[in-house]
Amino acid sequence: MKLLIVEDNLDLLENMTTYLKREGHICETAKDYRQGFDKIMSHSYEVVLIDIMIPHGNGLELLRELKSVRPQTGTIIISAKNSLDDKVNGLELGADDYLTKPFQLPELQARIKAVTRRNQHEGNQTIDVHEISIHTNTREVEINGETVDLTPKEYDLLLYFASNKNFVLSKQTIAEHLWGDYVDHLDNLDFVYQHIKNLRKKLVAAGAKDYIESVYSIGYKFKV
Amino acid sequence: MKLLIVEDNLDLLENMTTYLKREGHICETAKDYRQGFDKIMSHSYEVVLIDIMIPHGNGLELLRELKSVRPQTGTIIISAKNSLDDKVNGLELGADDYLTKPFQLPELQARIKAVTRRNQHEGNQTIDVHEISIHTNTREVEINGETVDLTPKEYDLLLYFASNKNFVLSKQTIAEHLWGDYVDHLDNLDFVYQHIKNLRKKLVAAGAKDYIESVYSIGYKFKV
DNA sequence: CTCAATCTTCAGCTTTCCTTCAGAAATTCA
DNA sequence: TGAATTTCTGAAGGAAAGCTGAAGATTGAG
Repeated sequence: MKLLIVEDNLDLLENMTTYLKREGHICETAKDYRQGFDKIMSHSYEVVLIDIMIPHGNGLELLRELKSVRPQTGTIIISAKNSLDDKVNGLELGADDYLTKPFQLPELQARIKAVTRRNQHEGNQTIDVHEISIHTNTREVEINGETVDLTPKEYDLLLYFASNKNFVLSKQTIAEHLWGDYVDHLDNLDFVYQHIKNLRKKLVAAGAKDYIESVYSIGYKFKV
Repeated sequence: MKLLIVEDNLDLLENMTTYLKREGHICETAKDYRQGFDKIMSHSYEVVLIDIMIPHGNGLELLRELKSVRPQTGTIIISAKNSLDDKVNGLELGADDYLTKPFQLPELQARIKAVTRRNQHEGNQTIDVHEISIHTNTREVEINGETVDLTPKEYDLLLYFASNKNFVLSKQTIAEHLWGDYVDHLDNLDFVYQHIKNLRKKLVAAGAKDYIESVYSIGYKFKV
């Protein structure tokens, strides 16, 4: 699951990301309003966690901006004080949940799950593309009923393609989605080629059509 | 047996958990409505014990939520006052049993057993996976009729696998299920490797196939 | 208290995966 | 056609995850 955490307390931020990454999420971070704003405007996340008290602005304001641009994003407000005002405001502005510091990390994980479950009417956790079935709860992929062995990056890549059928995705976008922040200060995105290649090889070897179309100088399209 | 105790009196909570752990249960705890809510939403327990008077909400409300999400969970209501109203309400809302403070710990243990016995009455109490038979009432495991000696953790692990055949279970999930709260603030899950290794060795030595499949970077799958 | 069984930690090793690099192939455009 | 750019490929090193044995810590029974 792709998350954005807007939080200025760097220790807490560090704790949250390491925990959530171990839970299998992809985490991006922002340390203040400005960074948060840039990220929500340029990327899309499944869930965004926003601390109310952040430098250069107010978390509730950021929440409002987010909801106006991407209303389907799951949102969780984090607040140090258990102020009823903030809670009311947060939920009124469309936050899906509200969490007061200090909190246990598993509690956080539970809320994230709950928020996404609420959004995508739970159940259909399998994505089917003709002969390919992706089981998102177990990260397994089947082709014509046979399971295919994919590495983590290959799986992430396939899932990303399958969730954006017939859209052209730039190499940059793909890299940002799969590697998060890490990619920002990188001039060489060659490794994407490798994973595309490996994924193609494995899918075709397992009997699937090669749905990954290269679009010269633009990127790739998962054409179904 | 995996339990959740929702209780704000910390002394009592401490007493209950130490006693019940010694009786062989895995105990998780919640100190108020909010923590309890998060736990029942994100994990599943065999029995949940709920004090009616808890901070941030009402125990009966929590019971209602629990029953709506996981109706098969065993539930025991704990109340300080022997109020008939609460009792009636609790049982009407689907609680399986009702206990008034103060109570003796062995009594608690007896009720827990009774509740699960009632629930499991219909289901068979032995789980069979090809040559492996798990007798959940006696915690004994047989392979081709021969008893295998498993340590408690090994047994729990095997039972967890056998109850989730063909599902990929992350190391994190496994740890949370077998160790409960304890795992929250741990950065090192190495001990899981040990128990997996020991379980594998014993099962194979006893003549079973190695059903435990490693799934790189994710966890394990009990493939039957 | 002592002993034995079990659980947990630690360090080293193996396996798998990721990233980089250099060069070949393909595409675009003058 | 030929040059520039982009994509593809295989090989190699390093990084990360998994496995194992042994040693320390904990627990429970006698």
